[in-house]
Amino acid sequence: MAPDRISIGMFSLVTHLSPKALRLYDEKGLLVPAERDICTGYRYYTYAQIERAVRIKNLLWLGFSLDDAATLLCARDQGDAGRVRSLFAVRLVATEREIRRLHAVQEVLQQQDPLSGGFRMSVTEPEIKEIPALRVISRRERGVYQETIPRLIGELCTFLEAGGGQQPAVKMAGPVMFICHDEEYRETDADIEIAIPVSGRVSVDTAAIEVRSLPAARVVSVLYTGPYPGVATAYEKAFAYLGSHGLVPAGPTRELYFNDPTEVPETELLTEVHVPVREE
Amino acid sequence: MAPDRISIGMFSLVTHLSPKALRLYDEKGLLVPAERDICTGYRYYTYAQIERAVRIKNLLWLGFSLDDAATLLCARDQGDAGRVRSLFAVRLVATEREIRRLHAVQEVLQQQDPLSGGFRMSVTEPEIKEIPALRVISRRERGVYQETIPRLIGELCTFLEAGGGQQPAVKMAGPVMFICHDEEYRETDADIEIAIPVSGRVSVDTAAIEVRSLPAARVVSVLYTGPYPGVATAYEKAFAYLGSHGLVPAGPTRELYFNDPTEVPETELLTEVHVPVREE
DNA sequence: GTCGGAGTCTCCCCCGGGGGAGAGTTTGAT
DNA sequence: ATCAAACTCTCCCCCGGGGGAGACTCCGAC
Repeated sequence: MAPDRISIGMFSLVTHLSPKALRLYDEKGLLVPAERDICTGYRYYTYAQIERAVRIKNLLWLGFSLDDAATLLCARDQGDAGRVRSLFAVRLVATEREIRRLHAVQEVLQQQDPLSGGFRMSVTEPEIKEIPALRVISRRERGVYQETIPRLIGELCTFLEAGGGQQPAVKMAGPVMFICHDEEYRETDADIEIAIPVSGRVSVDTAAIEVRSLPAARVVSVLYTGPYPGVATAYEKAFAYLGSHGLVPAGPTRELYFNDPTEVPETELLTEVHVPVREE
Repeated sequence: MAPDRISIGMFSLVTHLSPKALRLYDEKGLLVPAERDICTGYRYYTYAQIERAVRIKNLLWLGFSLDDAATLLCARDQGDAGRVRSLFAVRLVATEREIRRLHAVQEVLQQQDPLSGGFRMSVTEPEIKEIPALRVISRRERGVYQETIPRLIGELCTFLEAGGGQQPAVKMAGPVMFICHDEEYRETDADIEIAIPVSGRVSVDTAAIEVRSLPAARVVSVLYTGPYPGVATAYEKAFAYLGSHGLVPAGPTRELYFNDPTEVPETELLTEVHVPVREE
């Protein structure tokens, strides 16, 4: 073996990265072979490149994308520990969320009722409710459900607790509500509003937080108990009810959260789904 | 709203499946709209289809592929609980493995040494060793590392413990060895041999288990302590040593496992990597 | 009836590679 | 020197959708 002229197969053997992956990293500029035979196109690596390859492999194992890996390696070379740390922090949060999700998945997979095909869930029968107008503070933002909703709730609660030094303090007058302004379901960039009913005088300094009145509405309401992803069954019930009673949807749907996922096991989470309706 | 003629947007709103996903499921035959306007191509669903949609969503959330979801729904309709149960069992095992992996990832992400760029790992300096010929029992199979290696080890250990009723009993004469017969690293269909050195008379009835002699070899050896994915750094050291000492690889690499991952925390796992060499 | 905005259609690129085809290269053995 | 085996190359399809373009269609308001 000529020293420092490692074919892709050998390099693959050493780094435990497949030739396929190595070609991809080359194309992306993430790990470009030290030498390229122009007429045959063969790639040749050097021993010195092994370190970078191993680093890349580790970063991917940690769940970073190729782009992030490139950014991290670059930041590392410049000794930019802050950037590295922030990307690590983001990844850590995502990893922890995924672990939580997988634990829920595990629980469902373990229960021995395979033909039920999914969740242990309980849903009440739909009923018509007249919801009065509510004064709320709200934040509205576009984002991903799983991340945006808890964050906005946190921000509003912080605002309420801080109280803005107001006398008398603003008080929560109802459960946290999530209002889904999209006409269709979207994974990303969803139009999310979180609102908390309040009583008392409120003055707001931040433009991000709005004080407004939710209009009164007639809704079909379904109460759901169980892990959040199963809430779709509540929508199913509600819309089935619409169809069989000659009703049509009239406005954005809402979800009311009656307890705190950090305090209650998720099998006992209680959610109420509201679908505003009118008669046709 | 004409009853039971739901446009894709409405259906998306109810089921929390994106229109994009719904079109894909249509194309795959997983969830075909009840009606299709031939001239405009518009899809129309019925309320009765909501249940299937929710089931699909749940199955995907559990981590099943679209194909598996189709199989499961079909099996469910036929009341084939056995098939459902077996697929659930497979998924459960995969989920548990992924949870374990993510815990390891979490641990690495938490440690505050971002510039080290990955693992806490310790690797000894490479050294030349003369490995004598060894009598081993072995199994060789193609498969995925993470699944095949533990399984083959289990099978060989079971065989040894059972002892085949032999007098005197066969005894392990060394650590479990993994021999990598591929010239390149492959995710799937890797050519994996697991061998355990033995002493004593051995007779084998299964064709799957072979008794043979590993040839003597001169190897570069590196000892590695830490979680298994970091073992690549040991290879890195070993091959770097090759390069700087004018040696060339001569045969399949081996890994020797000195302890049991079910007994020892993975940060303390001890692995020895052997790269057979000859002089050039 | 008609017009505009919202809904829907299809088609193409992206992630991070694995699998495989078909063609060209390198290398070791004779 | 020759020949075959093994290696490498590029190109295309696959997963499970998200994002977006460009064109068509539907529906409500006037």
